[in-house]
Amino acid sequence: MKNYDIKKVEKKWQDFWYSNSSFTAVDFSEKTKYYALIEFPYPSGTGMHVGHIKAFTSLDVVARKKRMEGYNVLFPIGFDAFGLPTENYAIKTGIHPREVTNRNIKIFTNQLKRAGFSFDFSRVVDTTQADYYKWTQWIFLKLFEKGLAYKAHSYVNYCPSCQVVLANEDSQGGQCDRCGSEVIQKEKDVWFLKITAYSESLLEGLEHVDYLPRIKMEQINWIGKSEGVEVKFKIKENNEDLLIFTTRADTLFGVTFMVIAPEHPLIERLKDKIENYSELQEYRNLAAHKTEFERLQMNKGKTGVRIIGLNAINPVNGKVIPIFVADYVMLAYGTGAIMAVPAHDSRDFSFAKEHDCPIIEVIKGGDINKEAYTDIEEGILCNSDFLNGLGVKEAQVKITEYLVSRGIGEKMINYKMKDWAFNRQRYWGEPIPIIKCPHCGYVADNNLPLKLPEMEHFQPGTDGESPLASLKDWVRVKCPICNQMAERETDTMPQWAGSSWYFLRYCDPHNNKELASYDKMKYWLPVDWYNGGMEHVTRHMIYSRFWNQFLYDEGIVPVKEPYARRTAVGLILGEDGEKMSKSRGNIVDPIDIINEYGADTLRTYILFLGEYEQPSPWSEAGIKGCKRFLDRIYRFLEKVDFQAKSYSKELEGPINKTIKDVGSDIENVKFNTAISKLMTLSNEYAKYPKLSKKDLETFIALLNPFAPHLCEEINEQLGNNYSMVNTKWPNYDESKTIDNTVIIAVQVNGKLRGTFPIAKDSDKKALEEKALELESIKQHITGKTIRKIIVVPNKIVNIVVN
RNA sequence: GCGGAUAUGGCGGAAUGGCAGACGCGCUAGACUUAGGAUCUAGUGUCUCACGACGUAAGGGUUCAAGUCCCUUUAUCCGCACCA
Repeated sequence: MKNYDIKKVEKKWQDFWYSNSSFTAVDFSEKTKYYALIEFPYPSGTGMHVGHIKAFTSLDVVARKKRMEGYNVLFPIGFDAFGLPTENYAIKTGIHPREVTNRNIKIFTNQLKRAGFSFDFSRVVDTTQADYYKWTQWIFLKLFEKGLAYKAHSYVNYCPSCQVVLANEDSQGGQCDRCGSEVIQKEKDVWFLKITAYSESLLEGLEHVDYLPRIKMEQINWIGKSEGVEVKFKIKENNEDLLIFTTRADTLFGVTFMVIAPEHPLIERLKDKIENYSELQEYRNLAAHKTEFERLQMNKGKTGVRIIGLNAINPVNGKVIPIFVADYVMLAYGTGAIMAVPAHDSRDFSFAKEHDCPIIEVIKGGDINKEAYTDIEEGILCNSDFLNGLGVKEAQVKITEYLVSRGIGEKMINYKMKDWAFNRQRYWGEPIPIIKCPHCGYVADNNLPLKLPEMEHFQPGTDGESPLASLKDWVRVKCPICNQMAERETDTMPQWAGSSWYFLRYCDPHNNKELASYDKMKYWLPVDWYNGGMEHVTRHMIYSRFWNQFLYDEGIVPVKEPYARRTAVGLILGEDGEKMSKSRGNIVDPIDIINEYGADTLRTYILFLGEYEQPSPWSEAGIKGCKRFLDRIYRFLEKVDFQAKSYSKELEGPINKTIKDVGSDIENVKFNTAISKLMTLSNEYAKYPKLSKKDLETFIALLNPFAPHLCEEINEQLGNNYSMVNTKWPNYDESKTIDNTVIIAVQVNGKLRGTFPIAKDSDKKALEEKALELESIKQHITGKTIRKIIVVPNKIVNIVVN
């Protein structure tokens, strides 16, 4: 039996492709462009994992198919190589991060090639190379210049263990993303990027792109737009305004107390008037140091302390109400202060219960003795003066008009998304090119790239200082404006920086005059299909959309939205159905699989194993099925009749159908069914003792995106001296995808009782007559009255009897 | 708590409202073999000797016809999480 040496064959074709630059994208080609993008990997020391293979293979299939369809395909690869693991490894081993990164990139490059990915390796970018991060710094300075990068004294999430300031996104649930320890709030000077200036634009842009609905939803939630009213309450004791934000102005008559955040500046400002200031201080301290555990405990009840000596006045009815400090109100959202309506807000309700505040019902419909009534669809206003009898929506309109016309309220839109904390106290990142001058303030250092200085030890300084702070000679620098002694910013950028614009660099990766030429970007952008993990669909995507939109506004980039289409890969679980992890010991190393079964089998299996976007468990047994399938295709070579020029007659229908289905399945991210249809067709082929050369050529054309090495090999053995890379994707004849004979199902009262074959498009009458003649049908209708017969041409006849 | 998804054989999973279980794995029997973790052939949802009946998380509904549409419930997963 004929078989082939997988290792030899795969090596042979990889050498062929990569030495002939088979996948090089051509700038400004006459062909229609197609830009397929995968999230570039972080080159970790452990090499690729199966998740990479799945994400990369799927778009490799798309890229290979598009090339066969005549597109000029850009399918680039690069490395997002700044980052903590490399730095930590450097600290531990003393090996320079540069060296570690170079080594890991080499490993990755090798592995990528062993999987046979059709990346354009002439366009590789590495975010840690000065000729790349020069432009990352340049974009930062652009933002700085436009006032979109600013330094502010602020409360930040700080991990005492890593001694690093964390972005909100890195400290979700109050835990450090890296080490899991408790994050505390710390006052610090922090660089921010003003992404909030783009909140609306980032939301609006989602209307013009084709992302998975789930992805859009998550981005919308992340931005978290809510429309409401900012209302001025007066503080009784000194007549100053206390601003609150509410989306429920209709409940204004139900306000029984106010709550401000523990960090609210009011407390410091009016501390002379506050009688229990020390008690408040104590509470504020406690709040700042709450652990995650305590937080969860306190979620049941709401803690807080009343400010004695200060009261507020409700602007609509003049009532005097107490003010509390409580940590269920966040300084960062809205105004950091709320009006509390316990009858109609569940948090205010539980706080009121805890602290014996009155609860006044202003919307009828619920039972406020039991719980807050928050329905906004059905309730009717009561106890609310001129709002009585109105529905919630109407009341909102009316009260808003009232507040605005009297100057005590203003329509306001709030967003959950906050400005992006942009500095890290780490070595292995892009230095922030800013000089702090005692006379001129923060000044841009336009002498780019500002290279990472050499150093030997990479430990962060104490108290959240960057390792770079210890390089006194590097830090001390003359101010570019006044020429006096000044100091460099010693923090570096977060890892999100380099990945926020890499897709632009791919258009023109060797340009040393601009981040990329406008014309080349104009040719390639937008990315036609971007694919990657679900874990990056908020942070990375929103950050990079922000940068792109900013650069678009600056006239540097030609498109407003960088990604026309975005899909996400489902996780591959271990054989035990659990997430792959070292501790579970259920990790599958893709290189082991390539060694044992070959890259083609791995590629085919990884797309066959389940619905693309769903998580699916790995199965060692399953992979053998794909190996068998590919082996069988190779053995078809033995049956080829080189005399026969066209398709074997019997196979015309199945072949045309398969061409149609495989093509549309790939476009629709249904790789598993695309492969199953190829398997079905191969089962058809297996029935016949001879195949024409064309039969097999068409088959390998369809299979080529999935198993390119095997298909090149078969193609060569068929005597063809061209590469599959440039083969045409087969066309199909629509008329031949439809069978001339169809099988009609016959039901009696909706239950299947028989079938019969008949010529396609036979008329209803013929179907009906034929159905009634069937023996199996007669059994079920004799002695009964036929009430109705439903006939669906080419499909079904349903006879209704009783 | 809010938002989103998912639920189909022993397993992974297919099914524009029209023959549920494609395709693959596994399993059973047979063929070829010194051998089989190779290959080929046939079979494989459940109950029943069979005719047949029952089957897509549970319950209801719409329809000639429901895995698919509508309502209720349950379970699992993901995201956000005191967002005013």
